[in-house]
Amino acid sequence: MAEPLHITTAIFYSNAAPHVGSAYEALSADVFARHQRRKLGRGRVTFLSGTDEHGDKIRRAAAAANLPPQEFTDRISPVFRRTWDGLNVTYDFFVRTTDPQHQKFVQQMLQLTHDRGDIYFRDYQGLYCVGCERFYTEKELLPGNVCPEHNRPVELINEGNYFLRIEKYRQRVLDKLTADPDFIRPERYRNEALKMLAEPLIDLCISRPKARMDWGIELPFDSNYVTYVWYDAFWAYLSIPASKDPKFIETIWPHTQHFIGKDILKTHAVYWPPILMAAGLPLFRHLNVHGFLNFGGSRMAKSSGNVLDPVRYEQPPFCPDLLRYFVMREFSYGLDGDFSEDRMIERYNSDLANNLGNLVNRVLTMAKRYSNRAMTAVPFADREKTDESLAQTFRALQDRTGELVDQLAFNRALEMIWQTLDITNKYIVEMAPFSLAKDPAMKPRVAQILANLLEGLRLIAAALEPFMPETVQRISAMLKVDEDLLFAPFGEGLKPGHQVGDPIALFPRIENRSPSG
RNA sequence: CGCGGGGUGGAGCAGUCUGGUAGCUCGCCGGGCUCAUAACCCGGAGGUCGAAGGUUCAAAUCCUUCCCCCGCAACCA
Repeated sequence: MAEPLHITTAIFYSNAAPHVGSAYEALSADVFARHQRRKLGRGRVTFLSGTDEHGDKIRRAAAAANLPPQEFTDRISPVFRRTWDGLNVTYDFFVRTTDPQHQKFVQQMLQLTHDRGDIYFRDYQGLYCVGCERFYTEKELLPGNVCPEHNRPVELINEGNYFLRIEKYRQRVLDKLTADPDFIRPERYRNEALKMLAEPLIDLCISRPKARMDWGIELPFDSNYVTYVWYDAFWAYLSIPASKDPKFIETIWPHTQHFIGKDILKTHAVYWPPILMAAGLPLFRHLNVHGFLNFGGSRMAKSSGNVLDPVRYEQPPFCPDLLRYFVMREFSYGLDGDFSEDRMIERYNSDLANNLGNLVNRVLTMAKRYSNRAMTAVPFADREKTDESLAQTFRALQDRTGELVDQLAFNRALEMIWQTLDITNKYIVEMAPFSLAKDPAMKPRVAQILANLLEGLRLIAAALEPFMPETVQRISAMLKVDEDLLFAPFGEGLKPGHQVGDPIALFPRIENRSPSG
């Protein structure tokens, strides 16, 4: 029996609409999820995304927009959801931290942890700017402890707060990272996490007094406080599924794979495991950490205004599959990369139009012209050496690309698919069915070659499905295969007698446009 | 000494963990084919893999030192 799997994106902070970097995370998780559904079975995979809607920044963003916080996030959160929908991100749960069911769950976890003795109250002393309504560390301030925003001295104030014992669990987290080297991956981030955990931790302040910040979930044991946004948001990874399925925490949660960006490595490697341990819950299975997409050399970030709206790439001349293909093919998971529209168009023309699109088109054109769209031979029935070599390529394709996706090597999986396209193109030139077709005596051989090619297209489409679902649907329609047939193993696919459809250009070339930046 | 990442033909990148004739895409030069979206196929030019030293029969890959660029450091993926 295959194991279950729970996949999550980060719970996106909804003080502004998503950008291409957020979409990159959702897309990598979606490619992974689609592959795992195929491998483990649809019913065994759950995929969760959502929005983090509490906290000071959102309260401020709402105030700036002249809206109550709830109304503000009621506008922002659906934008994330619609964007994911437009990119064909197949989440099963979209959790909002303002959902009453989520809030109730967080309060249960707070109470449970409090009862277990890992939450305590103490005075907290800090440098506070009344103008900013926030605490600063000395490093952030100008000389003389002056607030850089308001250019006036901050105050040293005392404030009672609730703290979670995380230092208590530090060694256990370290032991976990040692015993389970893949727990955080790629390895560079595991190393970074080990460093973070090498020194004693300061216990985590998990409350905010309502007098200062009231946009959050009330502590069940002290109504004068709300909980810290991170404590709140983490639980969104399981609150709703666990509320709906009493066995979720025991049977599915331990198989969770988180997909996050490197900026929140510390919270997920250092805070989240102790939060779970303090509540007596098991840890997740993997923390998968990706790098950033830079744009024009600098980081794409909400705070710098340097953002690209992913919705732009859902529309012509772009399409969702192009964005999906580009970010998965161009970047190595875990490393930073430069996002460039010119580069994306280059990839579109060379990889999608010239290779994939053209190959599908030429094969279907030959099928139409030389065999009246009918397949009349059993694929790879011939013993010819080149056929056997091609068969080997296709036979291994889905397993090999699947293994690479399991390892988060999305770019290498796509590279392998494109190598297969190259091999197929070479096969066509070498076999030259278009020349053989001129000789009636060669008709059986032409039929054999076409059968091989059509079956090959099916297997390529199957391997490509996690990455480019819309394109695969269009190829399937042209090949006239349904979902079961599309994913049939090698040798159990297209059969003699099968009829395919007419070719339709998948990716018309985008011609060089005048430079527009 | 805060932590981390990167430096590979003209451009952009993979490969480094598990050493073994340096690979991909784009661009450039020459040839082929005509089924195909001026596409596809073959051949070619172009790199002392940031620098130096070390280990090894063998180093882009392991070790040491140095140089350059870039992120992160409690709420921007």
